[in-house]
Amino acid sequence: MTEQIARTPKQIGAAVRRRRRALGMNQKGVGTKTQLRQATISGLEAGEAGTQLRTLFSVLTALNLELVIRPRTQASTDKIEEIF
Amino acid sequence: MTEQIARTPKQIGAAVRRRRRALGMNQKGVGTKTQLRQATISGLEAGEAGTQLRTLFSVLTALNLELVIRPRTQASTDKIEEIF
DNA sequence: TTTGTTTATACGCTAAAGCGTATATAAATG
DNA sequence: CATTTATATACGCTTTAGCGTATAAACAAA
Repeated sequence: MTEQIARTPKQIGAAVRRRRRALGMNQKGVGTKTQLRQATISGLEAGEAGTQLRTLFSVLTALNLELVIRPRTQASTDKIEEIF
Repeated sequence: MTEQIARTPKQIGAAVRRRRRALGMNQKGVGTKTQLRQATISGLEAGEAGTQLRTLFSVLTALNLELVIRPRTQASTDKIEEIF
């Protein structure tokens, strides 16, 4: 499953973490690539809602990820609710 | 075109703005729904990199949008470069 | 035009993000 | 086990997001 829906900071953080691990990287390595602290990466992955877009997009670039923004679909709504 | 790729704060801001307009709303209205100031919505749409994830996701919810996070594809890379 | 609406910008304030640095946990590995 | 590696957390600091409020500038409509 390479495409993940994110409606919350926690979900996007979790997706970032999965991708990082899939690439065999650690937080320190991502921090080096992005010039962010390991602690900052930790916060993003934990879903801290105060994280800035600058931080998110730096990490997305480092992990070779991109976002798609689209209207919510019923199908994706169903998927999300599985979580609860 | 209802799906948009965003690799930068400016791109996500632009996508939010298009969606808001497509829904016939103004920034003040989005601010009311989200309990954010009109000025804050303005900043997000302008692509201010310091905008917080909390702000982004509040607005996405108000506009009934969601994010998809996925690996960058060559196809999407081509599309992005059209912009420049 | 003139008026009304919408969006951008400004000021002072409070809260907090990210910084460098350091350490405490946790997880993996020998 | 012991030891390395990885992640979470802490402290003091500087910078800044978002706040309320207000106004300026841009845009639309009469």
